[in-house]
Amino acid sequence: MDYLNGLNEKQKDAVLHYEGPSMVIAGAGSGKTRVLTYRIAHMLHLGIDAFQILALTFTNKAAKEMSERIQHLLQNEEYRNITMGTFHSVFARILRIHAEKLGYPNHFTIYDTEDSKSVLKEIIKEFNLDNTNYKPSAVLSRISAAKNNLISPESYAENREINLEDKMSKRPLIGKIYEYYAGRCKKSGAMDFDDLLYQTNVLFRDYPDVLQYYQHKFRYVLVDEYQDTNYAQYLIVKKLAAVHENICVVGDDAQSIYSFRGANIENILNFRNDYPDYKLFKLEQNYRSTKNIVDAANSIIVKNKNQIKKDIWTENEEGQKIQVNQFQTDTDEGKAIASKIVEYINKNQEEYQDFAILYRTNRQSRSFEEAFLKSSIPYKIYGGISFYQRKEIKDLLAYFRLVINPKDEEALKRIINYPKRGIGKSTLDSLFIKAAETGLSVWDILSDIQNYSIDLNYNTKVKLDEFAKMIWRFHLQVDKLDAYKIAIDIAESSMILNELKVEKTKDSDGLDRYQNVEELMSGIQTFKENENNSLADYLSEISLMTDIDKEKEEDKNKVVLMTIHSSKGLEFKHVFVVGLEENLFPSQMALSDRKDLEEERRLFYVAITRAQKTCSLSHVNMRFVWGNMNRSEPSRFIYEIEDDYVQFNKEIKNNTGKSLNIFSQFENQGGLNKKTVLYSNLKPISQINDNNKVELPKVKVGNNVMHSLFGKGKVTDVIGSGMEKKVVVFFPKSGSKTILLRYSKLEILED
DNA sequence: AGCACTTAAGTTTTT
DNA sequence: CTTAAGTGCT
Repeated sequence: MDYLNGLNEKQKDAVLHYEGPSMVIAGAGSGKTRVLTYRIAHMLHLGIDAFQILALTFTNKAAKEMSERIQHLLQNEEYRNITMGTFHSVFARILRIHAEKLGYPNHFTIYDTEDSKSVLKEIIKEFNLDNTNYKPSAVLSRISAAKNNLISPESYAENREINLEDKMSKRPLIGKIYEYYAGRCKKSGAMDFDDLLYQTNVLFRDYPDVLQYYQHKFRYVLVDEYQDTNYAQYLIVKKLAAVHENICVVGDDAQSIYSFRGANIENILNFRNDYPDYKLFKLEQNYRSTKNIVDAANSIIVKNKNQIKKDIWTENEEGQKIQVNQFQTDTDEGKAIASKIVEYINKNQEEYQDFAILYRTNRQSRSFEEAFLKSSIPYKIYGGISFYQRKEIKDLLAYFRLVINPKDEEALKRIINYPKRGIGKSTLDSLFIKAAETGLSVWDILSDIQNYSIDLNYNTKVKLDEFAKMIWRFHLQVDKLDAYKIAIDIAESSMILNELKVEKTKDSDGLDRYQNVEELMSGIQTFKENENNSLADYLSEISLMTDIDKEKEEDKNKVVLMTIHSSKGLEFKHVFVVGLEENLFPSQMALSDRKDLEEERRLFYVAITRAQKTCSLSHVNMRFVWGNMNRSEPSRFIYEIEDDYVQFNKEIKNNTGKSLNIFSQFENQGGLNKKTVLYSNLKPISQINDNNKVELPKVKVGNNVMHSLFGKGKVTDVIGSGMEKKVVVFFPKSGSKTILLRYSKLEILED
């Protein structure tokens, strides 16, 4: 058992005690993952059957890494037999086996947030509710909270406290909406993210034999990041472990940052109540960060009242003080940090991947992306819009979804007229109305359209019929053919591929879209080669993937940009925590409640403890918010760090180069193409500065401040792709201009 | 039905 | 500033 030598005494204790209930409180950087992996490896080493182990992690990537490390430790293939993954992915797999008991098809669709909102939007519309009080996102978060607390639509309606809350917020009908929403999802054979946990609980509640089976199967249950489990997750774990009580939870109350998702920090605090004879292990030695960083982090977290007492310490070197930098604007913040990174790399031979920019909100990535682009620093933004959320990808995936589960109404809505086949809004409306009248699914109507008396003309019915026949043809094949074959067939027969091929020759955005679809297809090919899986398996897997989970080789040596939330569990040599300003971090939403503010503080704690060698904080005096420059005050958190561990730097002044924005709206609405018209107020260029940049007069249109060009013009050509591209515009008044677009900044290249 | 253009509304954090 | 959704014209 040589491998145990790689552990300290506390870690070893936690590893060796694998029977009975135990809780490992693991401070940041204390080797938590190490303990989990060694523990599992040790269990396997002792002859425990891998099939009996259930390990629940917070991300799929963490699961993957853990199983790789177990493989490495044991040098055999047993790791494959462990059930490991996120709550959502593990129980989605289990639900597929038993779905029909709950009234769902085995190949149920997993609705993402966008799908859920779209369903809600429709219901709100049908109810004729005013959409200022009933916003899909707000309603969804109520429903989500209910599900995470295992409140059914019926008990929601009866719950006095909830009803009162909804009345107070002028949304008394949410219960009714919830009921319809659940019904609509079920009718579509779809579960949303929360259903994966909710329905698992229903399954275990209503089918004791099924529960028993899994209680017996998973004799050993391990849960990582226990501080971020919600009630639905808590109860699943509790039920599974109820017989053998071989449960090990690992976590750190100081790093609980997901309460908005229903995470309940009490779960970790109450563990002792559920398992009175539990063993507690505390890992308090930090191996990750310098002494200075550890001490600074400690000095912050003590400000929180609600926590398990811990004493995190390290034997690492003292290290540098935390640097606090102040900049004039968000643009300066980006530029200055970009040049700092370049300087660091040149001086110390560091690599790009050693640096991370951590922020509170995704939108803050913008100024860094611009700065890195200009300084040619390779970077990778995590979060935001992921690959699978791109329009062209979602469109194709919607075909797959519909083929696998024809009742999937959201998929149907998305593609019934894409590519254009003359099935418009009014047609779609009458289909949905008919479905509502008859209580059937839209697919039931669609697939038998000739036999329903719907007020549609003959040609439309033929078109609908053709579409339904096509989907059904694939549906019959989907289990027989391999994933790639059927996928390519769908892409071609649906004319999607054709459409994209045409667009690809038009402009670079079209080319991008085409290449993305190519990438998706080759992803499917690799997927089925590896596991010989079906298209349904593929869909199921990717619907629960985030971009942290699927890291690509080409993204390896890049500066990482992500939210602090996404950075949980990761570490970097050099960390820049940016945008430390009041109302941003801590977020404005968190200021009125002690509980929320403490969570923000834990978030700050998480941010700082990602750093191994250096940690810099920054804040700016002025930040662009909704097109206006707003003044910002430094975050209170900066001053909460004990003086000994911080160094405040004088304001770093940067030349604020004049830059300008044009109508990025078009970028976002399908991209610039030859038809795009650039607006203007027909005013001449006001000024050209020495960098050959133009400052344009501004025009106000509605709420938007827009900048004018040289007159009304048409884009005649777009060269290049991505963030940087050249656009040739023909202006009737002044002829053709070539413009370099970098984001929404532009530069005139030639006349 | 589909496009060109206008207007209104929005921002924590994620499976 | 962005983004989505609406309006009105062909």
